[in-house]
Amino acid sequence: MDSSPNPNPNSNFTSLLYHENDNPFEFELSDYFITDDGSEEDTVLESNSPEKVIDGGSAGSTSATPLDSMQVIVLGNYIFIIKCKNGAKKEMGTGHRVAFRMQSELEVLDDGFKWRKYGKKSVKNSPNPRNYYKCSNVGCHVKKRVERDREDSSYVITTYEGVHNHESPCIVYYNRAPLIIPSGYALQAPPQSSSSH
DNA sequence: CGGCTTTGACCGGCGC
DNA sequence: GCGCCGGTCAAAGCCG
Repeated sequence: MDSSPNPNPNSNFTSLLYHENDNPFEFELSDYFITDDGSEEDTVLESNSPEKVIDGGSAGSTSATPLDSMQVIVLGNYIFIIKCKNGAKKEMGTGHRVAFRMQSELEVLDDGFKWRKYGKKSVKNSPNPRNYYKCSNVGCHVKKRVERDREDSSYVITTYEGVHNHESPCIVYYNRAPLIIPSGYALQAPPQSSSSH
């Protein structure tokens, strides 16, 4: 399979999603849309999932939230910043599910991590199969599911479960670098070191 | 030859 | 209790 370094540049961010969790946690989500020329703009997300919906809160207030309570997922040219309220850092562990729905021709968008496919299932009420992936990193048990939207197969739904216990092969720390992220690079909060020279 | 994908089998949860 | 369905396993095959 050709691991193309560039995700489909024509994919458009559509809507965010949801997380499935029994805990009464409130998540606040924002996204950054990285354009080809590197400029960025904030977008308030709309949640239209029938599942539990995350509070799509105030985008652009990233400075108000401690960096270490964020999780960042990069899908192609899109960077999703998930901010935990309630000091919920510990809850970002295994079991959390975050899904993204994007319009893309590609089945699997490059998010900077290496995945190993371990299953494929046809789902009831959907003409499209669902693919199952595990993170290839030893000791990391993060999983993701990839399937096409059953109502509009031009959309891809990617669901992440768990949090990586390692850094992405490609990382750009977002308080040290401008938000110009090459495709395939992951954005991650910097380690807790207060001394930045 | 090693790593990855494919694919059918198997298993557990859940609803009836 | 039974059957359906989603998720995972693992053997075989493929490809670089």
